[in-house]
Amino acid sequence: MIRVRFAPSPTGYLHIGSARTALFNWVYARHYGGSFLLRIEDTDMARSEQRFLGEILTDLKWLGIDWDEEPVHQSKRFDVYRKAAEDLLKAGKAYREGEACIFKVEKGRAIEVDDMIHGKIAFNTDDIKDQVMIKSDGSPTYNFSCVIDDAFLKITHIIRGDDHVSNTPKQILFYEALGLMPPKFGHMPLIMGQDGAKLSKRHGGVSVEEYKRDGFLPGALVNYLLLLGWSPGGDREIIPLEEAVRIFDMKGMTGVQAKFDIQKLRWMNGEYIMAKQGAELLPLIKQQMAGMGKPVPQDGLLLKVIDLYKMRVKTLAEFVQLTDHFFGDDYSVEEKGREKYLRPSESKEVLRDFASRLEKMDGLSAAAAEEACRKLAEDKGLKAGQVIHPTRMAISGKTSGAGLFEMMEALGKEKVLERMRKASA
RNA sequence: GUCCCCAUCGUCUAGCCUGGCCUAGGACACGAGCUUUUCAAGCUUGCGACACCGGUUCAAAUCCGGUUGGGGACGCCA
Repeated sequence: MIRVRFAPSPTGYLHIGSARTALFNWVYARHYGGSFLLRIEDTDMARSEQRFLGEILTDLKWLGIDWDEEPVHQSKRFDVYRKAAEDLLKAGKAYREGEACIFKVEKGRAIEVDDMIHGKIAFNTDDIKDQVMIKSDGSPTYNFSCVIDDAFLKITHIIRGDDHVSNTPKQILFYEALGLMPPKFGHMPLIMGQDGAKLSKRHGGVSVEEYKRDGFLPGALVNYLLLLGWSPGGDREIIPLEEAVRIFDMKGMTGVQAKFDIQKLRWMNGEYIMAKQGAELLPLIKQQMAGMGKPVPQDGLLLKVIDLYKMRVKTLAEFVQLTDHFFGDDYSVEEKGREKYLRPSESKEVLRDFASRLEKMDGLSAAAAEEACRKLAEDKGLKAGQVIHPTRMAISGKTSGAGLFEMMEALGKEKVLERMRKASA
């Protein structure tokens, strides 16, 4: 029975790199029908905060990661760590230095780890200093509490970032001294920013929360994260989480550090948005609008607009920005477009003529609007585009977007005429 | 400085384990074209990589060694 864990420290939001670690542990456990546990590493009472823990759990759930069993809090197990240290002290494997309890590292020993991703990694204890187990303030050090708890939770596999490889021999020493069986280790390469430096805000965000806020879908983020360091072989790219669980194989893990590419994430998010039905997108978009402080429109109109725009946007936030003219008169206007298409007097004249023809029609269907537009162009000896562009600019404030006639239909005759008149005045 | 990990297009990668099927495949991005009222989407297409040097071998992206380069770790942080 496979048992893995994710051990967040509630000292900040869920980092994208941590999310990836959680994800791989989760997929590994689910693939083999094992358990995925949570351990809260809150030994640093000063920096740990309840609200961060809440955020982390919320974000994990949002990503589709669930856990088995109640999370274990290290802050509640100090006595266990002290007891274990006490035992090592009695066994002569450790010594005191003031209030602190320190583990004696035997020199000249080779320690070999058979890493699930890297293969054999060899260390020598000559390179390892004596290890503090219990600090002067009575709290345990990371490596010590980690070992005690992983053994307590009967963890069988530890999948974590490469930044932990040097901790591994130290932890193995603890397992040995405590007479415990070490688990299997697998270290995955870290995610870097495009420039090769540590991932930071300027690479597009470091916390899951930021991506959620920008309107990325959890499925897309998870898919992208999965492919950053793992490949099912072949040319597969769009792999839903359920399928990843089914086909996951450690052999597909790469040992190479990967750069986080926001462009590809955006593309993938666009693919996920496009693949969804309008009805599925509806509640997500409403949530996004609310989050961005925009008034939430009627479902009917919103649904129409979603169908018009879902293949044109990469994020939900982008959707909200691009479609603002459908849901109120306080929408963004492209200055350059206004200069080009609305400033010239010919444009104003075309708009006036087009508006008066539209006014005579009853209702405003896309087909009828198109017919009227083409007829007007023909009558005036203009190209259709000379009517279309100023009109789009007049009713949407933008030079790009959905097809003009669909846009007009969705917006409704009244608004269309009102805006055309205003622009031609 | 010491220890450890890594090295295929700008980026993510397939291939590498089990050398020949690789004049190295796919995707993102970028360029061109088609379509078109714009922007997308879609289709076609172009650009573009085995870090370097040795070795093993009839044959190396694939195996071995070294160099260089990148990353990580050396905390009474986690």
